[in-house]
Amino acid sequence: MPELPEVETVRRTLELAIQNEKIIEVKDYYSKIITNDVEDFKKRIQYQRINRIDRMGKYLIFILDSDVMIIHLRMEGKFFIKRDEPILKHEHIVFRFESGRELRYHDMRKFGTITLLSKDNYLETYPLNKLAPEPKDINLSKFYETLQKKRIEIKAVLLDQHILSGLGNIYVDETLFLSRIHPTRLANTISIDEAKQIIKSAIEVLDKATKLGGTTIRSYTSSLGVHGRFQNELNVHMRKDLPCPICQTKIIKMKVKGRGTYVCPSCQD
DNA sequence: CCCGTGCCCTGGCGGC
DNA sequence: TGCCGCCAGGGCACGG
Repeated sequence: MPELPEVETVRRTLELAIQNEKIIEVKDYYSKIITNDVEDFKKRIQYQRINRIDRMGKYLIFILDSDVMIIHLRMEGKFFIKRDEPILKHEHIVFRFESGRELRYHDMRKFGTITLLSKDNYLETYPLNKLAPEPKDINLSKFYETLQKKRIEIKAVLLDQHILSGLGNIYVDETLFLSRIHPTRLANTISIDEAKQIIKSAIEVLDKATKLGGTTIRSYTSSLGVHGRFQNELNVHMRKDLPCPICQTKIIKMKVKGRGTYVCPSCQD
């Protein structure tokens, strides 16, 4: 479940590894990952160089010569760099470079997406045109106004990438814990001070997790040999029945908007 | 527009 | 041991 810190870690690692590589061929073993017409995708991307890799929220953005390639890893997407090795079961898209090296997109659940868009207008084109700012960039009063209009649980709002980007299930739980707010509180009951606290906590948790290379748990193990260390810093997520680091009350697990959600029933109310 | 539900997908796990 | 059914979940299509 790569969220902002994991995607940023992948971005940095990939940029170091493949900046300036020229794509000479793409092979698809499960083409539904690519949202463009596949033959058009292959033809357009051929001979373009990877000049830079950006990130917005949970999206990776490969800046090529005339196009950009926008990638969402969803639950399990990851990259490996190889050459001359047999294709593994979950390697779906292979980018072969002029150097002979290959970038392989691996995704056990096949949930990820790869989209090629023109460099000219990709920020004004779906999906990035719908994407909200990250916590570090969001305007607090606009964010608060949005909360006031929402009659749904605060956790559901924080997971909505059109309202705030970068947070997923892990970091929403951690953000709400630091903010001492229960995930089922209705968004329109959040005060301006609480909204400010949410943004502050989100920035804090994302920064710290990014510094530690993200969180490595279960399904999302590693990409390019990168192992995050933030799992050791989690306060509530994946800590059912363990003591709250603040008050020692047992962490409980519940469902919110269909997502596994971890809460300290004493600190968060 | 707002919100809830189901879908995509497959490895892992509990139950028998 | 083996099989069945269910669960995990980000984001979108769809429907009320």
